[in-house]
Amino acid sequence: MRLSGRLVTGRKTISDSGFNERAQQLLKVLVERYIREGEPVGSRTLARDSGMDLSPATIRNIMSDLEEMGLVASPHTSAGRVPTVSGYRLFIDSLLTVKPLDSREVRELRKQLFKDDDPKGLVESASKLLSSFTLMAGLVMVPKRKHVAFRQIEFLPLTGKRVLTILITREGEVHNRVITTRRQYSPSELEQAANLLNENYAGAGLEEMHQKLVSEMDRNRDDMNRIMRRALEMAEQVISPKYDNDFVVAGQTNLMNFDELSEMNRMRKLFDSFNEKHELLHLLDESMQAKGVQIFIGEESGYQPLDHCSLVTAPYEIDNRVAGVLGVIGPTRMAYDRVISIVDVTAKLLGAALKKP
Amino acid sequence: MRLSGRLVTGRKTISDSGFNERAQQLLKVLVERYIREGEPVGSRTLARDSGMDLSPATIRNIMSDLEEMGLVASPHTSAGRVPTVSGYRLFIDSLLTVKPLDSREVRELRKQLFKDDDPKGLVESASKLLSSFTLMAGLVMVPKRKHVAFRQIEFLPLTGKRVLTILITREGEVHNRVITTRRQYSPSELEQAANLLNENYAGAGLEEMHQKLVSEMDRNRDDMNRIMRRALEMAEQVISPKYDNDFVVAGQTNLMNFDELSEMNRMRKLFDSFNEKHELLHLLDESMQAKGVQIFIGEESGYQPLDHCSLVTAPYEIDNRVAGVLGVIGPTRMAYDRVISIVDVTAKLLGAALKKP
DNA sequence: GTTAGCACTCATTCATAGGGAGTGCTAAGT
DNA sequence: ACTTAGCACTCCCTATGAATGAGTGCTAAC
Repeated sequence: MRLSGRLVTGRKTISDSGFNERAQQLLKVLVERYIREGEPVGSRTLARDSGMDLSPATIRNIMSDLEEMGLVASPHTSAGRVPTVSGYRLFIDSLLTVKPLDSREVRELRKQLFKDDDPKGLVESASKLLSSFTLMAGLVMVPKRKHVAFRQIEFLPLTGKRVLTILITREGEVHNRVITTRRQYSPSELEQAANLLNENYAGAGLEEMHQKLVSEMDRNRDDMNRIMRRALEMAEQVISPKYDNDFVVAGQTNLMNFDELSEMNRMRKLFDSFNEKHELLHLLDESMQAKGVQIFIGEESGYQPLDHCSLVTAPYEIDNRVAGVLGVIGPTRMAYDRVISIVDVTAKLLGAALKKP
Repeated sequence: MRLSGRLVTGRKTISDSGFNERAQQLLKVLVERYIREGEPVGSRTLARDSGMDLSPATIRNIMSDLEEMGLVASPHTSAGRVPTVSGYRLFIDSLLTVKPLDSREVRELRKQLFKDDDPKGLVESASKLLSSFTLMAGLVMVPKRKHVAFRQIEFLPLTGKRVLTILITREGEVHNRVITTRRQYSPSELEQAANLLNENYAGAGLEEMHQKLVSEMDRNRDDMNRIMRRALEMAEQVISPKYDNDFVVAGQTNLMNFDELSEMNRMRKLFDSFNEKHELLHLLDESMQAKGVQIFIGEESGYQPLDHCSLVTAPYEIDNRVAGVLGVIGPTRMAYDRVISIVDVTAKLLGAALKKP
């Protein structure tokens, strides 16, 4: 039981005392019921529900143990118990039986997803699907291209000293940006510069290009080189991780339906975090390392706006290489058994769909 | 008084009865006070505030008149009065004295806005500025290009039958899209097609190109023509009003601070409408026709999610041609005198900034 | 036309009481 | 050594009602 080391919250530890088969089973029933009903569950209810032929009094004793272990807590003296974060953790790690998505739904997911061809659209529909299947917020990180290979660059003169720079990657992504040059260049000068880059660097990685160009400039610091370098810098900026590290959210407003999040202030922080993206990206990045579905429960994420939420993620792969991660955000009290399957399946489908062409 | 015709809500009309100078002045004071304090204002307060040397009793009589005219209402029997939509309307149309933005703030706005060069960035900062200056939600419609003039097109082969199409407009906008062709084309075929388009249609409008291409196809229905046409269709789709008709929102979450919108359901509808965009775009489009600042109060917009909000908009011009519209959304109870200036000034600054290069 | 006075209406606040759910503890039963 | 029944107790929740205060409409006098 790999968790035993971690759960030394109260006096008792798990190995220490009464955390036997029975207690586990009761915790399981409790969490399941709480997730279903949303209300603290008391000993009487638990006695009835568990089908274990124990009296409420006995249950109470066990609950007391669980509470001491920090797995459950009661909102106030005379309420039932609710799972704590550790309780959820244990439940998910060792008690939960994941409910495989029924095949009708898988078909539906696939159908919806494979409608779209272009990557941008795919990411968006995946996000929407996650949200509509879970009734929570869906998020999908845009696929990362490990090595951005240069294919072609174009410089088009605009008015004055402004030059439209278009960079095309081997993968067929187009990035463009207007740069302002030091002096005005003629169309033929620009064309020449583009040709130079296109001929010398086709297929190279962007960093590689940058390196070469810098050393080239040391030898030969003419205007042409300077504009090429500038262009490349811009291109790098456009493509750089900072930009390509992005995610798409759908169904944020679904979250407004959950009353555990009903406090405006909490909600606001949550929504702001969707817009800032920064911290959330960090979290997503982290879960991209994981093998399969990963779950952050409540404060586990260490990111305050998510305090009362859980984040369920799964990385998705293109050609057996992790390309990104997707997931859903919802209240800690969510139907994990179902959500996990949905996230899992969607990740696989998205990977396949992105690979397809 | 151009409004008199419209205001036949209760029994009395404005021309009909007691809507004299004094009543107007009182309405003005009432609305101002209500906007400041947010609570129904009673006769005693009004008597004190107005500086008009009238007893509360007299005020009550006048209030009674105003109520009959549908300009004010009381939430319940023993509360003060609050302005109705018509009340706000009258206030804004003929009572309000717009407070010009103090020059320090104008400078600040200009400074923030002119930092950015590229149109996309400009639109975004304008939106953020609107939101941060008003503490409400700011929105900016992206500039419309009336005539999209063709400059250049490129076809780049991807894997299989997919072709990356890049279309560049005279204005330096880049639109790209992956199209799937009926059969696989060789790079030289694609180049040929691009050259054909580039040579024959440089500077033409997109619709014009489309026309010509169609008639051309009637004479000469070869593969090449078909792919060119397909490409053009895609390009049109990318550029078409539907796409270019878009807006950017900032500071949505500011709205969560207003308790008149605190009801989750209302909030949710409002946020959803930001995501759907469709209806809001319609409204914005409408106000693009207007000459200057335009205001929709509460249900006036005829769009339910905005029922308890006001929308203050102003079109912005590039080179004396209306290019788009921007504005803010907030609770009906907002400081119109200030907001109007902010919207007005921002529109002018954005227009100038977009023109600059 | 204006004002004072008065009865009246509501929202809001507060204290109070009763009911219900559920607990912890203790002592008895197995 | 568990398990259970019983009981006192705690705490939330929902009336209920009274007191308060703000503000109104109406009437009659100025």
